[in-house]
Amino acid sequence: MASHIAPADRHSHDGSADEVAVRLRAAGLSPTPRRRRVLEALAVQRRPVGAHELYVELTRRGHRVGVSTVYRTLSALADAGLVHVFVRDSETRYRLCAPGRHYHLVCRRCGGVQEHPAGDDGDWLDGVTAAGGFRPDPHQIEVQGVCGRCLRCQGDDPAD
Amino acid sequence: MASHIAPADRHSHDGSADEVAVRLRAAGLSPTPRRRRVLEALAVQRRPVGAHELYVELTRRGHRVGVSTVYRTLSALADAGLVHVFVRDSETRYRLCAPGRHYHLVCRRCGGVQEHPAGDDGDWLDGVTAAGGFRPDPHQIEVQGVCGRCLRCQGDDPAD
DNA sequence: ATAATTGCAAAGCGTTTGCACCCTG
DNA sequence: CAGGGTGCAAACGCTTTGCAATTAT
Repeated sequence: MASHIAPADRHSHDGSADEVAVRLRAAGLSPTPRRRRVLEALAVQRRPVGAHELYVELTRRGHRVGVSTVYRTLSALADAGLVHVFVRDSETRYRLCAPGRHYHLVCRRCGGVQEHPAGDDGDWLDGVTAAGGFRPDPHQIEVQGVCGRCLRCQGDDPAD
Repeated sequence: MASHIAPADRHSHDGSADEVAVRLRAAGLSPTPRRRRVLEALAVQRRPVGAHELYVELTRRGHRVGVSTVYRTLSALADAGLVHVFVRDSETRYRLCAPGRHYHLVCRRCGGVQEHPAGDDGDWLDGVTAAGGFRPDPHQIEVQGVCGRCLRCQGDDPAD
């Protein structure tokens, strides 16, 4: 009830106070107010967001946070593997990651990301990587292309 | 015989004079000497290389090329889809791409890239992407992880 | 009191760009 | 002579970092 986030949580990784603290600790960070806000602001985003973008958003909401704190927090979260990193237009963007092996369908038009669990056809990946002894990271599979929405409407509405 | 490249071509996309010119034209660039050298220097690389890195390499070989030309040429090639773009350590790196749909197994340790043709199990991708109407780009599938070589020897030998 | 956190502003770094010169057609 | 190609150096934008003030333990 104390958090300002998630108008309507649709992800398992919403922004409940506990959850946020737990995640921060998992990244080796003590759950300070600023860091909580950074993570909370990230949690409600459905698309990968840049550090500066997030900083602006927080400022706009009246939260006093420095840019460096945002950068540092996101970096730590990324290093801990708690958020996935995307690069778009020479800007590093972050997105809260669901656990477990899954693919990312990245739309190069709108920048949106769809998560696709790799459960049913996990064998495929094993087959691909078995050959050279390559060991894939669970969350690091990216398929780039154009999402259905962008294919239908040419507009660059960054809704999803 | 006029080219200085490819000590022992192991790729289909080597650096034969014709091939280079054709590729440049395909990118909408007239095959000037500098551009040829850039593309030739790229062709012999097995790992994604940065623009500046390539510039240094060319200079070292005694070729007079400006940084901007290298950047501009690589950009054009990337825009034309003739080279694949990777980002590593906040540096844009380029790699000559084989035609046809294939995956890239990217080693986060050494930065090496393995191409894996997607012929045999192409159905997998169709299944994954059919759901939301997502249309994947043929060359833009990346699986990150650690390659067999790096798993065996912990050393960061950037050989492949 | 000691250690961690934070903000500001400056520095860093890869990349892009304006512009004058050059070469080719 | 016209038009693209090229190099240089300055400008840019994102990110990192040094350092002093602030806060928590």
